[in-house]
Amino acid sequence: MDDIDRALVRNLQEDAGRSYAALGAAVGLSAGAAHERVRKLRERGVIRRTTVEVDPAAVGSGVLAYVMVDANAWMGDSAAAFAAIAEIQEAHVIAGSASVLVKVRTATTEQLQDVLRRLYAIDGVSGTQATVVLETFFERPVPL
Amino acid sequence: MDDIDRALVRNLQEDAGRSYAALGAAVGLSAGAAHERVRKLRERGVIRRTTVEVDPAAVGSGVLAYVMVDANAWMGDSAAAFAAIAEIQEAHVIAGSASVLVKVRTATTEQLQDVLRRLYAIDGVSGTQATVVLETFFERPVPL
DNA sequence: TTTGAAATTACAACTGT
DNA sequence: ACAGTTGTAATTTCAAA
Repeated sequence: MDDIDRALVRNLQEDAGRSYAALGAAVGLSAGAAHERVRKLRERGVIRRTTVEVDPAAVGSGVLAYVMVDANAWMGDSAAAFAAIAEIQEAHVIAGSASVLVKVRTATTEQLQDVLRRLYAIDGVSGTQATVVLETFFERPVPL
Repeated sequence: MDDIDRALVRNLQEDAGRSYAALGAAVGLSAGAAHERVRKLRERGVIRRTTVEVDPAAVGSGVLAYVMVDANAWMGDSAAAFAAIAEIQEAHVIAGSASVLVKVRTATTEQLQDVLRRLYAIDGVSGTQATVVLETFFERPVPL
């Protein structure tokens, strides 16, 4: 994980469709060497996968909210229960007064309400506190 | 934006490196037709770009926190001020008691503290409330 | 949808450190 | 051994019929 690896990852975050030739040129390497480096970054799990970034509003997920989930039991083994709710994009165990923080995307606020209902149905969940996003300034890749 | 488009996007979210032939086979289309559909999805902005997903811990961003930012002024034009802090991965204007919610990734808690210091330096910011993530259950693409 | 040329990737064998 | 370079065959992309 040296400076060249970081530069490669940064380039791929910007546009994973770049050719290895262009990638190599950007970091001062041949196409073959760039290819080999990227292969190893994938192998080591530094690069998990290549995906497409989607406009949420265009696919019917225009409503974004963060929900603090309070619990009266140990939530450490509840990952699957949260994952079963398709509208939940992220779920994290947190320090502090609440127990779990989830990021939810729905088409409407009615659907958001329904997600809250399903959150309450999870074992141990005793409360929720939803924060609706009015405007997203930006969302960008993991910082390097 | 029909079921085939949705299936294409879902496939690309899983692995954007798939060939158009494989992509077409997955949704019952020829390679050329799949190619044309994906081109249009990009053109319409449904697909914003193709990126790589990176393991945050592997690139020195093992600490994740969400910070509620309180403000005593209109924050609607402050996007650039937040974007100038490289460790901020997301920034959203929110409804509720706080004004802005930011997602922060750093290598250490000391660096997290430094980000909070730089947040206070933004015009109008009057307070912060950080929530540190202990464990990430999952992070996945925008739901379809 | 099929076709075919151009580009790209993946995989060599090879070179220097 | 290790990382990089060049060369090449197999794939894939992409525009046109």
